[in-house]
Amino acid sequence: MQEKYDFSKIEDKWMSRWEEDNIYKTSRDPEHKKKYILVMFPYPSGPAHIGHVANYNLGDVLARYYARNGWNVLHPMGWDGFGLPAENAAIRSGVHPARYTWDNIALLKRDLRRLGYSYDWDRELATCSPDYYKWTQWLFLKFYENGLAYKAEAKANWCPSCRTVLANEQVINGYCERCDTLVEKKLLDQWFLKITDYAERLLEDMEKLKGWPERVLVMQRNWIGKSNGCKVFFKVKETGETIGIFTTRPDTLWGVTFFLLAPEHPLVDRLTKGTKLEKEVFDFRERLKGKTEIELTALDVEKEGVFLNAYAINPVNGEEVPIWTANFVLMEYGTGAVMAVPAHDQRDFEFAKKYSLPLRVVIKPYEGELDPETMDAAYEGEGIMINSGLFDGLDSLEGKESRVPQYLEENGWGHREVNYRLRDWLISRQRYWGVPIPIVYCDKCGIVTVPEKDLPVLLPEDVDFFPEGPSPLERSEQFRLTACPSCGGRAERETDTMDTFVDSSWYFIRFADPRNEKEAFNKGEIDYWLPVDQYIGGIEHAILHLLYSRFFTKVLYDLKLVDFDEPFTNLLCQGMVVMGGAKMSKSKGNIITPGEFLDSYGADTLRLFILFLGPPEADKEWSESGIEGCYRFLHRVWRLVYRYLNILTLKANPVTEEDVLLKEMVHWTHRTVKQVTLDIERFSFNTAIARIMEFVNVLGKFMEEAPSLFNTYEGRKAVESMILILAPFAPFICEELWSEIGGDYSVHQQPWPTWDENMAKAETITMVIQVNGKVRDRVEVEADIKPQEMEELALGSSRIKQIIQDRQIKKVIVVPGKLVNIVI
RNA sequence: GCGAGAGUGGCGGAAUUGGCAGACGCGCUGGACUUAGGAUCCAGUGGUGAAAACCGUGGGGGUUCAAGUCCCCCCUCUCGCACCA
Repeated sequence: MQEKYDFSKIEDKWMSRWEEDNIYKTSRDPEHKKKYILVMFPYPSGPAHIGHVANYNLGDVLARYYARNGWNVLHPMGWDGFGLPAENAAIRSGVHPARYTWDNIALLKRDLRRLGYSYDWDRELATCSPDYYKWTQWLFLKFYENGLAYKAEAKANWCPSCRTVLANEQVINGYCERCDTLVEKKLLDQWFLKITDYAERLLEDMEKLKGWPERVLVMQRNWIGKSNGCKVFFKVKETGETIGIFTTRPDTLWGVTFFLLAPEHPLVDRLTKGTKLEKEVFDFRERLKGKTEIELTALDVEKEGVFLNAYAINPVNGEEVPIWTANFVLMEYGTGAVMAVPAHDQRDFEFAKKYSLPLRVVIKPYEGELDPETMDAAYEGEGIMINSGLFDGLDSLEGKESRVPQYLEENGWGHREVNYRLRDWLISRQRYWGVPIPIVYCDKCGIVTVPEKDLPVLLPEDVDFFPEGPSPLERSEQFRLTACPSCGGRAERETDTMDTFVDSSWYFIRFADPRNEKEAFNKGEIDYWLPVDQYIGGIEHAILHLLYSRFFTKVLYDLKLVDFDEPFTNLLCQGMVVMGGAKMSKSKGNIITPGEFLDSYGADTLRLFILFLGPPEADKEWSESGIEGCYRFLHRVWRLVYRYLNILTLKANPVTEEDVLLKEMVHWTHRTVKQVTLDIERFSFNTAIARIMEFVNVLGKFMEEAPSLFNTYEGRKAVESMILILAPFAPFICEELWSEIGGDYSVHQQPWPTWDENMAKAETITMVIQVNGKVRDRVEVEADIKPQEMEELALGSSRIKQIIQDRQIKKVIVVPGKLVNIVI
């Protein structure tokens, strides 16, 4: 064995050996329990960055650990290949998005291979390859056939400079992420997926997600935004029409003193057209138009509005209240119209104050009185209903939840309703580098789906990437013009592509059967492998990807294509690697890539170091200063095994089983195996590594003091165990050391070591003696010492006697195996 | 404003259930070996103090024999949502 640890030689050697032998290949084995470990696949934007390493380390340690514990592990890797950056690169530098993407995939894959991750590369997939997106299109058709995909006009985020619709996440504070242009709202014909049909189930089924972090569930719950309330119909005095509002506080209906419409509400036009108010309303709207999304929705924006010279009739008391239009009423939520109860709603209160509109108190707090003249804020709490006709004296909670809704229903004035904030998912993108939507428009037949046999609708290679004008697909006649699949006549293809989140909403299923050319996935394969047992990824996907994937899974479940209705049983959201507290970004130029560290320290050191930075869920401040420590540790490990092999060649003194040091070494071995195992189980990888470091330090001391210890079966076990438990963290060096000590190839296929609970327990413990809760003495005692003896020992200690002297002992508390506290 | 999480040495972080605060690592100090050290090894390293001892987990109260951990109040930071009727 070489004396010095030469990581580059070792890592090169085993990387190719493992790949030749395909040791991480997995296949379905119904006799065998499975674990599906998945880390969110990356968008290939270039070489790996340190965040990738932090992420994929976690999955790799778990995959290796479970495989060693007898599980049949699926641990795949692929590429989220479609997306804007590739197309932007094409516009900027003329490189074709396909070329850009595949080049980046190669760079990223090279890094992941060097890091030694245990992927079954035979399952590699890329969402931008036709054999994948063919099935994305097929799924779109399934959605369409089942009424879950539809086309509608909608206001979308439109960047006038990029001439494309942007996803919400591509709009930063109202400006285009790419060119910093103010994003407009533009009415466009768009494709939607009907996620709102699943709002209730997406919400309810969160109960099943016991293995998800609470904060992700909270974010999803917020996003879905369910409100229970009532729809109430008001009559417009001037036109006689009925207009519904949504409220969560029907118990405050008697406190309505005015009525509000969103500025773009169509009724605003009908009420003001041709009147002298028309100009005022027009100006009002124009003023709002010039503002960004942020300026419009910030909480501190002053409320303003225009009185429309019209009245709404409150059904419960027949009162006529003025109708206003107001900047804070949203057209998108509810009906775009609201009743205003200034005494019990802070927004209405502020509006009323500004325009001197009346307040009427209808909820009397349980304690105290409300005076409309002196109130400086709305009272939004519960209380006793007053000024509310036959409901006077009723508890507002009861009024809100049962009595008033019932009353409205009986009189036909309204009914209970549930509202969600969740909107349907707009998936159209006027972009080239995405999945073509498999739809054809025929003058005669209308919207026609591309038949399954004609899938995939291929992206044409030869297109123009001018940054202006229609999208490349729209410009490509060769793509656009086609024959109607139904009548054979002239027709045009849909030229929008799908949001890339569609691609990633089902990739975890495809991994179970990635080479299937006949179907999206084989039922037998997915029945065995899915759902994903442990999903790992960044918190930034808490809503988007994770909600979309849940939605897709539920749709597939309803279509009887899969038997599970939640895709990810357990979720681990790892923190970001940050610099100066902020996310690393290309624009700041502070992206750390593993490349340089791989060159100077090797993959094992880097893997170890990043795991050692802290717990997975916490954000980690990047600093290189500790990496030397991990590098030194691996050198120590190497030297330990080197010395071990040398000891074996010496004629050593015999060691007897009674040898205290031998016993201690055995104890350390079992104890370390136990601690490391439990730490991995609870994802506490930093402490697992710390335990192994400690163990290596202890073994080094033993080797110094009593080398002959290692010429025993127990000595062998100690060294073996160390290598076996370090292997998931530092796979290369462990494979090398394992082979040096004559272990069977591969160390990564060796069973995980077990421990004996008795051996893991210490033989002796340090008993702490406290006086009045302060540590005054420590005694080394047998671990199984009786409480009685502990007490005697404590009281007998000369140091303790000195402290107590002749003072009265009030109480003695004995915590078995730990401490004695003497109260005086 | 609402919701979630966090605050521990010079630094990253330990401390399954209330039971020795600071494991492990970085950094630092001293020493050994060296032509040399950015290699390696040994010792030390929360603060004050000569020592005994005292003080120490954001701040203030409390419960308890015993509190980083439990309860109450407050402060700071991070993240998410944010005029959703």
